[in-house]
Amino acid sequence: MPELPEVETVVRGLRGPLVGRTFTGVTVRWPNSIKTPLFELNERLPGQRIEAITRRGKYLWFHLSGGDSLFLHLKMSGDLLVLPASEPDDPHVRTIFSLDNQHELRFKDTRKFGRVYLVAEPNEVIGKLGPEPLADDFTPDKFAALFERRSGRLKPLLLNQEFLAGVGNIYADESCHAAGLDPRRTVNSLSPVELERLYHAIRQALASGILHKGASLDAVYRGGEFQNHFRVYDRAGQPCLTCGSEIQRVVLAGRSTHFCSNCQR
DNA sequence: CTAAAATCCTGGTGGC
DNA sequence: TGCCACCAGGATTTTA
Repeated sequence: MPELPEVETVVRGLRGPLVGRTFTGVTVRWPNSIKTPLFELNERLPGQRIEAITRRGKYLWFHLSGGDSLFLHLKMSGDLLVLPASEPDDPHVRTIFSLDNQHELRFKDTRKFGRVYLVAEPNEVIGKLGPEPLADDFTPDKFAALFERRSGRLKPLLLNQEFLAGVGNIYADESCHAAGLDPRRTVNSLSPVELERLYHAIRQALASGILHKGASLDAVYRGGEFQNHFRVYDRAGQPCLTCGSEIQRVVLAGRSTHFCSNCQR
């Protein structure tokens, strides 16, 4: 479940080996993952140099010398590896990007949900995303303003990428716990004080995730160890680390949701 | 308009 | 032990 901290960790790991390299070709093994016409990808990508790699929400964003943008979304099980072209193949590699130094960027994705986009206009992919929660200019006031004219329950709203970019199931649950808010709360019932608590909880949870190099689940993210710091996520039936009450699990908007009914109101 | 459900996928899990 | 139905998960699409 790569969310903002996991994607940020991947981006930071790729800059060293990839910035300055030039793509020389693409091999597509699972065409459903490519959201750009294949002929266009094959025609436009080779020859473009990687000038920078950034992140927007849960998307990796490769800024290319020809002015195009290559976006990768890891979805559930995606991972990116930079290896010598001579390294043995892996059956879960769905797309191979060849580089100008006898290496390859391999998009490995067991569950085939990951997606690849090559576009001239970035907003075609990321245009509808909400604000970056860790941006310097993302203030408590701007966060509170996001809730104007919103309705529904808190948890599904936090997962909505058009509301706020990058928060997924793990960090939504952890943020609600840290803020002392029941994820089932109706959002228009949240007070200014509660919104401010939530703002700090989200920023803190994401920053902590990045500090621990993300969470490793499904054996995908090597090195990350934020999973050892979960206080509610995936802990149904276990005692709350704050008060000892049993962590509850419910399904909200089709997503498993974990919380402490004592600490979170 | 909102909300819920179906869709895409596969490896791991739980039941028997 | 072996088999298999079932499930999670992000984002989009469809249905209500």
